Amino acid sequence: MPQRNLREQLVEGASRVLYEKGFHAASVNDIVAAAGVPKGSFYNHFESKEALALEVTRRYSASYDLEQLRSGDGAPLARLRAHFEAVIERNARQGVELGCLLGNFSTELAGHSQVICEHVAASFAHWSDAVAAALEQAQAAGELDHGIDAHALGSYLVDAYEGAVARAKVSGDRAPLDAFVTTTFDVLLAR
Amino acid sequence: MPQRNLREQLVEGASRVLYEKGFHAASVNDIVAAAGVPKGSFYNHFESKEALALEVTRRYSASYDLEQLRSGDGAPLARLRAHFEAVIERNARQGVELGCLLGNFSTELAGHSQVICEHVAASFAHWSDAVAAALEQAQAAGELDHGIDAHALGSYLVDAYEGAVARAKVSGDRAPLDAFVTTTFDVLLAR
Amino acid sequence: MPQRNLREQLVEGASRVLYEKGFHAASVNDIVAAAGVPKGSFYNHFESKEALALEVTRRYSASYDLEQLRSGDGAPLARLRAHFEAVIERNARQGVELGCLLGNFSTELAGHSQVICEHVAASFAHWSDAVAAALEQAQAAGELDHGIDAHALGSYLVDAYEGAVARAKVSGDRAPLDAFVTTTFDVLLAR
Amino acid sequence: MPQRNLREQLVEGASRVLYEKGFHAASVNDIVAAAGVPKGSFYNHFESKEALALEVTRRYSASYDLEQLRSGDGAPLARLRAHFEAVIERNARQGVELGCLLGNFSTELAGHSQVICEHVAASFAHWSDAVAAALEQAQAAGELDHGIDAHALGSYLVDAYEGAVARAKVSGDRAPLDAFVTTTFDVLLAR
DNA sequence: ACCTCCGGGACCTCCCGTTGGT
DNA sequence: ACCAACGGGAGGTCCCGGAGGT
Repeated sequence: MPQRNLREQLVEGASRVLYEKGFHAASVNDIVAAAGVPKGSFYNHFESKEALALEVTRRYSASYDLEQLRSGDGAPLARLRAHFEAVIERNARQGVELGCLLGNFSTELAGHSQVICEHVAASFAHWSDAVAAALEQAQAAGELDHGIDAHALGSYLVDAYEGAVARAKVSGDRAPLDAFVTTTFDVLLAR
Repeated sequence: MPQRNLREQLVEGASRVLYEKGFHAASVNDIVAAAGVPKGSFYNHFESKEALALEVTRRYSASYDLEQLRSGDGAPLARLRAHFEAVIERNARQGVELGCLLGNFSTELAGHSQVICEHVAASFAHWSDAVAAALEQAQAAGELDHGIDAHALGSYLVDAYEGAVARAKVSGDRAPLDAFVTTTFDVLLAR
Repeated sequence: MPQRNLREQLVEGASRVLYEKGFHAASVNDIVAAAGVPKGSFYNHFESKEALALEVTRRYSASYDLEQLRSGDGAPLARLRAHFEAVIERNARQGVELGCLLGNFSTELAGHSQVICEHVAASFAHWSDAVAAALEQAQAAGELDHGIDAHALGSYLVDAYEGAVARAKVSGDRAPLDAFVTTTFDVLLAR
Repeated sequence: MPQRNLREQLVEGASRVLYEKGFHAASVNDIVAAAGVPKGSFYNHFESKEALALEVTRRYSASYDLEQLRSGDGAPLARLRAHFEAVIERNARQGVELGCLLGNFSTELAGHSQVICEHVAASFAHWSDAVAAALEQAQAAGELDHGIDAHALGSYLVDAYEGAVARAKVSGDRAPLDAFVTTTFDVLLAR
């Protein structure tokens, strides 16, 4: 039987559809159609649409290469810039109007799904931590003032990035994303 | 009967409900129930849920006191800080898990409603412009380096604020909001 | 518009279908089809299938002519016998395999619907009370020993009737119903 | 592995679940979950949910100790009373809101399952016969008038018992059960 | 004998927007 | 302007049973 695991197909289909339309606007029908899976098979693999969305969120957040950011090679600040540029590149490739799944769910699902929100909040925290680690390395390398609270700044950069993604999403223009990099690295963190 | 215009009640009910549950999760029934208006009256006043949401968005964005930000009194940077603090205070009062209507719609409605997205994008732009104007005044007053692109920085701050709002929304914690102010004014723009 | 009230049609259709198939086996589709009402109209009139079933139960229990039983004319015991014979006649006319809606719901809905069960229990109590009242009149008229607890006996007769109905329902034979009358009045209450 | 035959587990799980929720409200999933048996194993042992329910009904009706009732020791009427008291005790121990499986299925399954209904009707008949036999013995022993049709009275008592069970089930109160015994033996059959 | 995975179809509920009469 | 009643169609979920491999 050459048929791939239905569960896997479901996750992939849902990744696209949930990303594109959002949680509430994407129906289970949309998802199974995109996945090429019969509707009746859905609940053999996931307890609910929410459970599937959680799995999709998990995969999405796991796709960020935080290891490379923490301990890749090159100067810390350059590495951090490369990290954001890569993330932006991926985002632009898929289409800026998709935004960031984490950001999308953070605004849509608060008050609707505890589990997903907890995962989203944790993902933001992990990402912020990794960014903060890079900033600390920059301080150690003398690229950044020691007086700065690296952890607070890490969160700040992630927030600014997410804000830029949202603005790019509504406007359909990737400019806010590029401006984020420029302002961050050429203005704020430059000396 | 002291009962105000039904249209007005509708807008107010919808403001609450759309803010709390999002566009797709809030049904027309929810809205008319919250507004205390008979269901059948809805379409006398609005062509669709989308049209009502647009009106709600208009009011929301009009509630930002940009005039005060542009030409209020006090030192520019202090004024800007007070502006964000006021916005945050209002947000915290209503409940951080509501987030910012503009931010909420920016992520939920891209690809679903052109009109609303255009209005949201324009609102962000106007707000960014006003912030930028304050920053330019800060430069004129010698509070900020002249080398900085005030316009880019204005957008950046708005983005960072929106990101912080989203994070506060998922985590149910206002800390990211306060951190935004501190990092912006005590770290990034401090000399 | 000659069209009868949809709510009324719904109640009538549901009366038939719920009676024939039971609560769980009767789908909302079955009901609207029997009522000749579009599916989408269902929830304009009833909050749920349960709410409709409650209304049906209300009408069913109201159809018992307890006033006639309590204060109709004729000797008390003859009146009581006539009451049961009338109830049985109606039941046999509709088809013994339908049983008694109260009895049907009492066994099917315990643990599924509090409201309905409460109504069913109350209906049995009212009916028992009316039967008991007739028995008391029989005592006053010297047709029945004074030593007997009329209230307990009233409940007993109702229980015996319901049991006979259930047996007639499974066996598809009205004999248990007729036997109930004979045994009650010609054996147990005869002197 | 001390694990008993899957078929046996299935029957036991189904006994509980069908008893508690009824035939239509109990899903095959509920049953296999209660039995601790994998879903796919179900149809190795039973052709359908109906076939399993029939088996459950068989066991249930076999659990009535009719032999003891027919030919146990003690005076016939006392034996009969003890019989009903034992049955009631068992019922109360399991919970009056479960009712009697025979009674439950008699009202729920008429028109849905011929086989089960036939079995239920036959079970009622056997039970009635055994009760009638005890009554005949009572007549022979001079405990009961000879003029009474023992067979008709046997059915009557079973009906009254089933009615009382149904009423106890809806009301959640065992009182009707105890009243059945009292009224039967202290009033109706007392001299 | 067992059981994982499968799936067509139906479940109850609710959606958004309309119709027609006051 | 108002609104009670309406309705086509979809929402997420779960049904009972079977296919196919171990």
